[in-house]
Amino acid sequence: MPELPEVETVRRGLKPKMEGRVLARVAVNRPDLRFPLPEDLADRLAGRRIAAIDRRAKYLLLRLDDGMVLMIHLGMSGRMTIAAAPGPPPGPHDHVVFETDDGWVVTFNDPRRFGMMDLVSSNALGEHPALARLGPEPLSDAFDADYLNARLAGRFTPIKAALLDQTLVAGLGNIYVCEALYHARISPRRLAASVAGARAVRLVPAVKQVLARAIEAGGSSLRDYVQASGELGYFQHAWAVYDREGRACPDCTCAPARTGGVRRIVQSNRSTFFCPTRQR
DNA sequence: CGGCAAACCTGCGAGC
DNA sequence: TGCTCGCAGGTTTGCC
Repeated sequence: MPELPEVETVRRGLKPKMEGRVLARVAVNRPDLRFPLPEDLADRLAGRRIAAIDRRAKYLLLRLDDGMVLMIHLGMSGRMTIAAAPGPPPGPHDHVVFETDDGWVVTFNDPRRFGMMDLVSSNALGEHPALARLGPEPLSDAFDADYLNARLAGRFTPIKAALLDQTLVAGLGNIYVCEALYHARISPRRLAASVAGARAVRLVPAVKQVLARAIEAGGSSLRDYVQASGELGYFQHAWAVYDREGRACPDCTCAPARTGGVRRIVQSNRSTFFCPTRQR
């Protein structure tokens, strides 16, 4: 489920266990993720202290004490789990296992292997192909109505597709785009250019609120930062429209039996959920 | 250039 | 029960 809020929740879960700690050992069980892992990754990480754990869009950034940064993307199915050493025996999709000097085992598990890791120099981080073209963080002040208006102007693609464009705004995925458009009462089919103006003014806070609430929900589910499962970043969340085809949207006063409720359509080969009554 | 479909890989639930 | 099909939260590539 990793979109921006999930990655941020993972970051917050890893932080107290990994930040400031030394990686006592690292095991690479499967080097062929979306891209091949860097050569000798385990050796290059072992003995390094983690100075800080940051996030950019959907990328985790583990800043090391030798000036390198370990970039981690969770892809579609990537997860991080925490357990006390020695930890469980590695399962079939536990591709990389990190162990800290104070006895925590952090496991990167990714069945579909769409995830990636790369090790790059801190001063070249911004030029990394995965990061170089990213748009602003949606929760930053740089993402405002003026910016959005300028970027949507003249674009003849549905607003749904525009918001999934990571060069426009970085970190939104399929779920939160659906949810943000719902809260802003904008049809996902509306052309981006026609969102400029009053709709863009509504859309910016809708995006920020949807993300902020999801992060809050993730944080509250991680009260002690290690759940029974040890799994980070996954939490119960009640979507307004996502995966709710045919059901009443939470704010709709009309009967779903008559309107059909939340509708599912396919845009750019991906499911979009929306309420045709509220979203125009 | 812009926009869309397909590809990458595996697991899961629905339906037969 | 067991099989096949469709679908899944991301990103890149290539085609029109």
